[in-house]
Amino acid sequence: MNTKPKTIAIDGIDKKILRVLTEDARTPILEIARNVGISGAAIHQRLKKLEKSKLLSGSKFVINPKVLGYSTMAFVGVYLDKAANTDDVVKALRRFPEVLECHFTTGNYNLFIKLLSIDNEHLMHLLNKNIQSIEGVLRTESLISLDQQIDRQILV
Amino acid sequence: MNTKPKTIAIDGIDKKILRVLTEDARTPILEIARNVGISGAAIHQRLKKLEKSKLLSGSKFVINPKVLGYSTMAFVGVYLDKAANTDDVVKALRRFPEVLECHFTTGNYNLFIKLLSIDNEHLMHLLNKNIQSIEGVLRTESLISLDQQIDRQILV
DNA sequence: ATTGAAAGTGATATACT
DNA sequence: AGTATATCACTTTCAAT
Repeated sequence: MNTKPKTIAIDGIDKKILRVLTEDARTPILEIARNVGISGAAIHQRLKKLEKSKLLSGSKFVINPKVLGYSTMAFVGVYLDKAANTDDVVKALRRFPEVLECHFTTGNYNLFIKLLSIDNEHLMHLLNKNIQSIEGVLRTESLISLDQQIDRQILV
Repeated sequence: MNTKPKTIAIDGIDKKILRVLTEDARTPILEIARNVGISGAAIHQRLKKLEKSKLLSGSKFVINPKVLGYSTMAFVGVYLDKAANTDDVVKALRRFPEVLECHFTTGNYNLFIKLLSIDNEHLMHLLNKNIQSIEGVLRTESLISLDQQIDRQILV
């Protein structure tokens, strides 16, 4: 099975389109067209090409967790016991909406997760009650983010 | 200074709007209107309310790093020497587009970053040449993500 | 690849309930 | 908060280059 993605030729106009749309996904195509100086139909076709190549994999409105009261972000290394079924652990983690990312990683941890909590008390509850009680989880190690200085996508 | 965000009342219709738009930021308002059974103007007004409350903080097209050849994601803990100017280190890190996130963290590390690389060789170069040579950086500890199983936003 | 035009659809403001 | 309506803007397709 060939899982290697198609390489795709991206020129300066594609880059402009991508940079505008990664900043604001609802920017009208015609506005981009006026800015780069080619027709709306051309931008439209380029967008289709970029979507077909999978370089653009969709668009999302961004929710600000702070407004929902989530003020604490943490990274948690998870140790599993040897007999643990990793897929089941991930499935269990997925049930907690606070878990935003979950990675299989090299190194000491089996899993590495990024999560949000309301406050430190909520974080403690998530770790000690929710996550620790998942079958197969031995222990966790946490790193609390006091402030996030960089948050972005890869540049094109 | 009051930095606490305004609390905002969110009902079922708002949730539907948010869930649709966090999946696809370009979903037409009128399509959402047809689905929830109220007028487009009403959805439009609710959207304005959600944006004004900062619960919605924008929208982004999502770039698939794999298509650009970035196959490795890593988390890196950074130790700084006591005299280091943290802001300058962050500024230096920002110059490397591969650095997607940078956090001040509790615990042993001073900074914790998430980054993308083309392959392991590129990662080594980023760590040993680029990041290690930033003034104030003592050493780094890395965790490589072999596979990301969960990647999502907080649910409303 | 890009264009211009045409047809369909969506966004937005306003006045009213 | 919601609707109805009107106007303007945007999207999408297509034949032509």
